[in-house]
Amino acid sequence: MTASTRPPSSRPAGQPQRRSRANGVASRHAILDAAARIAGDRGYEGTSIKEVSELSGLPASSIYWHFTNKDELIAAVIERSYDGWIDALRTLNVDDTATDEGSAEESFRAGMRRSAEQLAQFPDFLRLGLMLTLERRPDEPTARQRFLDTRAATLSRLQRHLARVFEGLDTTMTHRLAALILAASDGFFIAAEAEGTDLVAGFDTIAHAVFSAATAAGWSPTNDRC
Amino acid sequence: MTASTRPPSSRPAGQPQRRSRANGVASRHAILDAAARIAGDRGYEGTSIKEVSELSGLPASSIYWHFTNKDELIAAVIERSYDGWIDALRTLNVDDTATDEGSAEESFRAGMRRSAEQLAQFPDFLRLGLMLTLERRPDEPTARQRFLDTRAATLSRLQRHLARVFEGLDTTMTHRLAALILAASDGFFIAAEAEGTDLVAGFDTIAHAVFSAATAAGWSPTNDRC
Amino acid sequence: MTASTRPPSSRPAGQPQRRSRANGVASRHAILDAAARIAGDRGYEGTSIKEVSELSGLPASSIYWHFTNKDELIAAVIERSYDGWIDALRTLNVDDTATDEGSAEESFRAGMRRSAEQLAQFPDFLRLGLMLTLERRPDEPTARQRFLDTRAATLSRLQRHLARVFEGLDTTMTHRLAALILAASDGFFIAAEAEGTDLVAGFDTIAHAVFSAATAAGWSPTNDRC
Amino acid sequence: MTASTRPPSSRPAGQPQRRSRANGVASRHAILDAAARIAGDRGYEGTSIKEVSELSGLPASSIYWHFTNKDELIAAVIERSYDGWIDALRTLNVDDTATDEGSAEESFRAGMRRSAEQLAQFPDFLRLGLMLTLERRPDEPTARQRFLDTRAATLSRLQRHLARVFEGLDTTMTHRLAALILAASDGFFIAAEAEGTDLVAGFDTIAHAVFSAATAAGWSPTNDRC
DNA sequence: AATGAATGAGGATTCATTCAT
DNA sequence: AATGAATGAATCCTCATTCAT
Repeated sequence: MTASTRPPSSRPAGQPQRRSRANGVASRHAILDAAARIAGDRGYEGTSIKEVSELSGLPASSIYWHFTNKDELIAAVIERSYDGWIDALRTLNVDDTATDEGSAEESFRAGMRRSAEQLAQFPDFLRLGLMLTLERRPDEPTARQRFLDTRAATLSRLQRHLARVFEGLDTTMTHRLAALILAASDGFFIAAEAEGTDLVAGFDTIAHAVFSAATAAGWSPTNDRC
Repeated sequence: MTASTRPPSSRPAGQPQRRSRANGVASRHAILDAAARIAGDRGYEGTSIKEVSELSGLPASSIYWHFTNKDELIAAVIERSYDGWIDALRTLNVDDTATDEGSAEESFRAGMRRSAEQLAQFPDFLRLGLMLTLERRPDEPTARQRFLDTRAATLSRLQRHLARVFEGLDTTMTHRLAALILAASDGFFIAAEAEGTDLVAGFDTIAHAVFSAATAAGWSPTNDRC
Repeated sequence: MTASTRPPSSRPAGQPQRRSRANGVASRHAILDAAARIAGDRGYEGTSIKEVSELSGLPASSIYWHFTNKDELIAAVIERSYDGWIDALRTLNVDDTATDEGSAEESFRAGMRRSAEQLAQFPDFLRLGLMLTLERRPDEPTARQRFLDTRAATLSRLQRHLARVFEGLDTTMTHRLAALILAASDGFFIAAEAEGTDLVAGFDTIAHAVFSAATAAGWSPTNDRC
Repeated sequence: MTASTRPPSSRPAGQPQRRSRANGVASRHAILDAAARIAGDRGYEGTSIKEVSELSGLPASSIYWHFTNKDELIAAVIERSYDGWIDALRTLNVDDTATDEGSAEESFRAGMRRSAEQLAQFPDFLRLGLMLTLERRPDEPTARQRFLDTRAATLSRLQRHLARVFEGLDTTMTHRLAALILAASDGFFIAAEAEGTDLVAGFDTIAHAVFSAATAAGWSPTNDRC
């Protein structure tokens, strides 16, 4: 009747199967997985503890053993997702350095394409984050603020990246372009979610526009390594 | 927040303020107003009928006389907001034609600025719409679809507009730029909501980038009327 | 949104179609028809004015113009159904007299068969009546009493009939057999409703058993008119 | 009617009487008791969760911990009642074998009388069951089907019993007589509920009639063990 | 004769959370 | 480390009924 029957967990088979008693880490993991999926689909208010309980296979009261609050549960989801996100970004940047893609513009576009591909693979994080951002709950939940923090971090990363790519361009412009990239990324992500628009195509448009804007603003590709 | 919103209608004050019967239109209006405000702030699941009832001054059961569902109520909100939106756009376009703003780029930027200003004045519509778009409720609510319809309409408007502005540019490019404008608008709107970023500045960046991109793609401003 | 659009009423086409204004009789009829159908299916508590309104095509408030209460509406349903019932019975008895069916037993069985056939044609009346009978609402509704009255009337009819058929048998026995017939009829009706059992077969069993019982109790078929 | 039904469990009396936690079985029992009483009186739609909550002394939300649905609650009521019913029947049959009641007919009548007495003592089960049977809700509730199952079981029991009692009689006839007994029992039960008719007398009539019918159909009491 | 609009009470069910074990 | 049971407040929505027009 309740979620007390453990569902077949998708863990590697090599691990000891006896999670049922006294294995906090695995339980915490299962809860976060479930919460991430549901919250990514339905937002903060749409996420009910009972559903998380059912999907994770743990009773609702166990969720409260691991997290003090629904609020903190969602905040933890954001946090964990962001860590995964950053990891992925790091990998991406490393690859970036490795392969040489000819002209600066082409290299820039390639980077954007890779971002799009990554985004398409972990859509839950951004979807939840944007929902949290848009909501104006009177009791500002922790989760929202946590996401906004990750947002700010992403933006300054981007700014630094652009400063490197468009070396010589004045900072105001690179900042504005960074903001544009972030905004347009969000927008294309939403469009992709809504109408199934191709994310990669969208990101390519962004790259083209940003590059043109930088050029129009006086930048010229003297040195290519970005 | 209580029933005092409605006019007292010259009735003995001691009585329990029985709302002037048989005035469906006004009531419907009041309900939609309330629902628009709340849903604009908190999204679909965050909007409770009781709160709408309190803000509109009508009992919850009366709401169900006017709308069969919470779903249909929110859908009606979207619809009405869109109508207001379109009206505002029309006014905007008329002004557009009237005033001559020098070069094509300046004229384009001016148009974008006006859009931003308008958006800043009616944020509820877009905020609600975006929240609906991001949610993935299993029983796809009417409201969401309604918003997506308005979205599609806006996009084709924009495409036609760009076709006029960048006469001679090939359609694929104008389409991609239209999508970029819409996406970046959404994104800057979200950023403005989240961090208080200046919407007008964002839209100016869009205008600059789009114009540069069009120019880079081969377009040149021979004729100026946009 | 409401039931204000008149559905195609199933009245004979010869009648003037302009029922829409000021034709109380037809409206009353439509309401009773709808109420009979719904109440026959779902019982007293299961019958909602709104549903009756929708099925009849008249707004709920109009129902209250014709009937003071839900209670009285259902009572009126019972009453009207009973009238139809009695009419049908009368026809049945007349036919009974007309055709001569050989032996007393055969004639009796034929009568029972006809009863079964009639019952199978108007099941709503008995179903509703039995539901009302079984319910023990604290505020005994009018409808229930009304049905019990019709019940008593039916029983004494039956007693008189048996007295004629089993002339010479002592009254106690005929009374008990009358009660048996009524009880078994109800029971077979329920079985038929529940499991689709053949009503006619059941009634034939009743006839057989009653006839045997009467015979065993000392009656012998000297005179045949039943 | 309030939370006082449960034992005080030696707790400081000033406190809000927090029910002794973790005693699911007793609570489930209390809920079923309350539901059985109310549903037996008022049928499915007439049974409100709030009333069950009040009578059982548990908050409405607790009922939903034990039963997923109103539907499943009522179904559980049926199930439990049937078990009690069967138990009582078993006891009854054992007594049947023990005492020797002279002639086959007298023995048969005695059995019927005992059934009547038992029925008179647990009227809620049959009353609810019959109400469920008569209702035609569009979403066939579980409870109804559950009752129909018990019905079918009872019928085949009865058939086997009659086959033993009227050994030698052809099966078609014993089946028809079994159906008659069940039907007439239901009918007399209803009559007893409605008008206070004596159930035992009714059942005696059934016994007499069935016995006469069997005899008339060619059966003769050669061996007496029933 | 009829009806659009309104209304308070109550319907079933879910909510986030607690706590004894 | 975990959980069965409980709980009050809130959820959306339907109820029978009323009344001005």
